[in-house]
Amino acid sequence: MPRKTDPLQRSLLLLQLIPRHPGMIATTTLQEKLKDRGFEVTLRTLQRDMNGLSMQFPIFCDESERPHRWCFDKGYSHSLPGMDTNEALTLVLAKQYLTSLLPAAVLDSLAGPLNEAHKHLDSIQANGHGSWQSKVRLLPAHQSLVPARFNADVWHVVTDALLHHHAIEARYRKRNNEEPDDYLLHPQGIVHRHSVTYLLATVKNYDDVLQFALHRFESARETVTPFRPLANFSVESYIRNGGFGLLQSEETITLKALISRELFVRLQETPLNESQVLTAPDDTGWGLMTAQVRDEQTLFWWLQSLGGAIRVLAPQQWRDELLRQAKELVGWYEASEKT
Amino acid sequence: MPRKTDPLQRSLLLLQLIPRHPGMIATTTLQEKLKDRGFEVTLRTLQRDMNGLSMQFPIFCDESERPHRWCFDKGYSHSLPGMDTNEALTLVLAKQYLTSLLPAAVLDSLAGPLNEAHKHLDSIQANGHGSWQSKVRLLPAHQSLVPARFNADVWHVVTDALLHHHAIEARYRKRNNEEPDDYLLHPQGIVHRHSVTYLLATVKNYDDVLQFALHRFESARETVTPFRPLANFSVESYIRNGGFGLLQSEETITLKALISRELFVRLQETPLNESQVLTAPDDTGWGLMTAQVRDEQTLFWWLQSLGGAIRVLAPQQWRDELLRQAKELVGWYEASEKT
DNA sequence: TTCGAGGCGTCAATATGTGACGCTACCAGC
DNA sequence: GCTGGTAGCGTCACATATTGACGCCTCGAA
Repeated sequence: MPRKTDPLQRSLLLLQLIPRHPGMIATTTLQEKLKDRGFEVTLRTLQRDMNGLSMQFPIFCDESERPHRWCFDKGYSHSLPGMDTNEALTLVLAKQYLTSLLPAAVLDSLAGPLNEAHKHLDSIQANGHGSWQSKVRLLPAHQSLVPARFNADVWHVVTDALLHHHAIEARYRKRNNEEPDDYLLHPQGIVHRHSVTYLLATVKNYDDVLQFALHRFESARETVTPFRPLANFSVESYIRNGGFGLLQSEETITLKALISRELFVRLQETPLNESQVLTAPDDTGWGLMTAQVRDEQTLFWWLQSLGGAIRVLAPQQWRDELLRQAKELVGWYEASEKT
Repeated sequence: MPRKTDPLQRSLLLLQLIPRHPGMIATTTLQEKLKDRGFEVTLRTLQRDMNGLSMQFPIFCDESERPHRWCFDKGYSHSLPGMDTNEALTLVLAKQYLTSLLPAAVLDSLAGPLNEAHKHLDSIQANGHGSWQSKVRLLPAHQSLVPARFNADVWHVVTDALLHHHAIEARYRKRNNEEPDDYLLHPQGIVHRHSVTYLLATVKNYDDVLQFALHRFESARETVTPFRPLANFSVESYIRNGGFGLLQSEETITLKALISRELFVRLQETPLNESQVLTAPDDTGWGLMTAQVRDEQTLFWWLQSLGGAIRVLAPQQWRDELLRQAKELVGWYEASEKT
């Protein structure tokens, strides 16, 4: 590799090598990493670089340890091309959605870009009418439950260990167990479902993949021990084989249903999927929808949530189940009304 | 302002001033912007800077126009400090959610950061077991409809004009209208609802705020005419006043319901909200939930989607409505079964 | 106490960045 | 088809910044 010396390039590389707050990097480590990428410079030069950069950037230097350690302030971000308006707005919109879907600890990782977006938007509206904050709003389509909360450290450790193939030392409290136990986990995957985040991992030298909900971790520590890989494992196939109680069959079935006028209008704009075919409501007020769908729990819930606005014609098993549950409700509500 | 000359600082600023692809910036404009921020340099120096930068970065120069125009390649992004593993994974996770919620055109704005995340993750897994792509998965909790599609340009124009307070010239096709009409719109806000994105705007010199679904725009162009602001308008109050057919009352009501054992476990981990109080199922198999909630459509849909797993005790009007719809369904399914 | 790693000040050699010029290419208005 | 203005580009000489070398100093572990 040719010996590069351009100070701009070097500084830029440095800025990328310096981690954000919880992380820290020693000056000597930086020197090595620079060397790896073709910049051979004296330690002295590097020290000068760092001093210069820390004047212009929110870079903190921990001088208590001997090879000084450097890091960026928490939540700092600076992207190169600067953000444009629509990127910033998209981030802000996305954030509104995600807060009801992802745990705060996960969302914290996006603090940097979000700060930047806010700064960008603020700078535009400096002399404006009203603020951008009052101009963008999101109306959720679904009732959201509060995502299970867990520690940001746990998220950091788990993601890092998963991708770097390291084992995790964890203190985990099983459901309905008061006392936590210590485990050595070999992380295989992460699944997020119904606002709960699970780590899929094997324990010790067993081959069964177990689910560990992140909010039941008391603590987690990434080890340097390499994890024990599982041949041919993939989250995809784990789920397909019923790991989460859902048998996702590949084959599709034909959903056929009468739909109300309101639902017709809505499905016109945002169809169920590409295979959907609609017939406009006739004078009875009912239209027709057919679509090829998978036999999934979420779809059934959706049908149920629509109540009287949809009347399923096929498949028969969904008709039966909808009727069964409706009957059960009618029976119970009528009975309890009398008392 | 003191005249700054540091070439590193100047280059960094330049990299921020150069927009991403659809945008373009002329060399002379750059010179002015630099001057605004205290860097007074010759045009020649700037030209040298740009040539240098375009060797190291994917910067494109359009030489067909006379003051040459510069831009970054589409989808390029480079953040300082570089991404860490959990930021990258969070982005990838978020993307999985958002694709079913936001139109592709909106999500396109995040192509830059996402590319970066992929690059980061790829670099980690270069020599690993399996790829990160097979390790993170998201199981959606709700059936998602296909977001209404619209043009990326429309999104760019609308967000830009909204925040810069410019009027928009648009060709818009009303619902059920074949022929589009031309409008001069004064953008007041953006609302995203049920996978449809609406621009709230006034037309000409009327004061009524109208809704324009972005997917019905044939074209849109940001003008330089300043928009006509509306005193005291905010999206928040527009919605609260029933702009989207939802009267969001501020007051809460008490929801009280019997819940099945499965629902109890789920609500334990991801409660409805902070006010929720649960009582464990007794030997009849039913537990009790109470919570302070708003009278919202989404919550009602949620109750309905749960079918027989929840039995509402209060408020009475929800009991009535649930019973009414259940009865309607039973009546219809039983009648249609006989034919 | 010693020892060594690493921070920091200084200096001279060298590399680099800068403005000033002048030439050229392109475009627009006569 | 001029002509004038604008901006790109090559070159030069000068100013300035960057670098490695060296030496001293501090800190912490043995």
